[in-house]
Amino acid sequence: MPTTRPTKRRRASARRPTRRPAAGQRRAAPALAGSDDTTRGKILATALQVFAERGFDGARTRDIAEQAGANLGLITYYFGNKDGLWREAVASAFAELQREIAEATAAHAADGERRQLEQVARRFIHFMARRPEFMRLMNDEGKHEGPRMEWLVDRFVRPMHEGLRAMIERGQAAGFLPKVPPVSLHYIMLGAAGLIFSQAPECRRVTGIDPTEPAFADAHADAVIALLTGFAR
Amino acid sequence: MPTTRPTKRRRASARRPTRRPAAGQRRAAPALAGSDDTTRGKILATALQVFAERGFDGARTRDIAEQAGANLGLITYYFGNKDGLWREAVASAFAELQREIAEATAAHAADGERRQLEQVARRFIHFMARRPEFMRLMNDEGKHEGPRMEWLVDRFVRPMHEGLRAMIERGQAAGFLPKVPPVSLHYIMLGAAGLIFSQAPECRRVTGIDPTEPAFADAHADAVIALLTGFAR
DNA sequence: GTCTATATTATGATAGAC
DNA sequence: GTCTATCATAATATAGAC
Repeated sequence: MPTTRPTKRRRASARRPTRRPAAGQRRAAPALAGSDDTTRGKILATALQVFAERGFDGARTRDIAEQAGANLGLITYYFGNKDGLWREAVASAFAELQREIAEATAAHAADGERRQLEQVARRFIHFMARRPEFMRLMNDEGKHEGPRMEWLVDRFVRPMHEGLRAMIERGQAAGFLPKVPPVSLHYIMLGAAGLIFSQAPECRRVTGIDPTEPAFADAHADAVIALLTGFAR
Repeated sequence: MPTTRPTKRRRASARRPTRRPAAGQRRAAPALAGSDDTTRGKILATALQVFAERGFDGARTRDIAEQAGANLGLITYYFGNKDGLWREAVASAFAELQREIAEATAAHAADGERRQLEQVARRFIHFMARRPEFMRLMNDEGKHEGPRMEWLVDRFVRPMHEGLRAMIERGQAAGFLPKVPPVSLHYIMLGAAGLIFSQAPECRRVTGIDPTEPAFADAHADAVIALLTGFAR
């Protein structure tokens, strides 16, 4: 049973307003959650944080509105309902990651395959340190079936998965990645790279170390890369 | 603001009943959530599942009671409130894991340090495949501050962390684990070993593979161990 | 110990003034 | 676009019969 509870009360596609008035006054990069100081943008950026931290069910629209310094009613106004807000927040997070990865890939297109993978992985790890929300969102929705998971996977996860799998298979063919099942290696990479950041509060309490400190994150990236490609040393 | 909302309504330690009547009729291993077919045990086992799948806030006590085939009121009767139920469910999960690890450690005490670590890791990975709930619970609570996270860490996570750190440092000294920061290596191990199982529904939808299949889990264990210790090959 | 029925509150959503 | 005030309901907790 989905948590969204689409009750009878919910009308077809009623809500969802004009979503930004005229066409002239739209700002440059509305996709990035944090880069927008309109009310709408602030709600979106806050929602990303709160959804990531508390999960969909634990996130309260009241809290999101309050922390964003916005009125509760504006969530309905801009996003229709909680679910719509969640989708836009997730989309903005993925947009940011995709930009990051594309940039890193392009920047090292000339390098050898091995160095390119290393540099993309490094960039990815720093992204995870800077935006632990990302993995938290994924962890929340990937663990159970449901419309949100399906939407997330079909729209964002699968394409990214395929891109990474291609890199993995090239790396295996070239001999600098171990010849283990690609799906295993995929999740090994994600888990090795990201868990410490998604669990940063736990890590802090257990060890006293804040993994999101840039210096630590950098050392973590070294460690992950050493383990992934060091086997062939 | 904690989600538990300990309102004024909640009296000191009122609730919490006798928790099992006489002393004579207690069964052998009440710690294991799944091994108890009393009503209390069934509630506990179901709660573990539901909390892991939906998170604390997303889990509904009604659903837990219903899926356990028990009456809603019995949750209060046996566990005081939702929070108490959560704690017992978590404690039972950790008890199971601790037993598993202790058993594996004992079984390979005579082996060399390297083989012992490998075998404990393998056992751990199979545990994760069999009980993905475990990592899901950890992922849910480790990502934000709060009384549940503190309780969890102080009571269960820290001791286990220290045990693993000792193994890691011995492995590094012996040269079969890479000399990266132990905290990094710790979370790398957990993430590499567990993420694919905690995200099994996502993995299934993305790849068509069910990682919890014993054959896949075994191959995954091989992959993780190869990556962790293979660098020194 | 288990049940039904209910009290209480938290929360998503909405109406409508400005 | 933003606000205040409410509505409707879902979910936890509780009372009390059996």
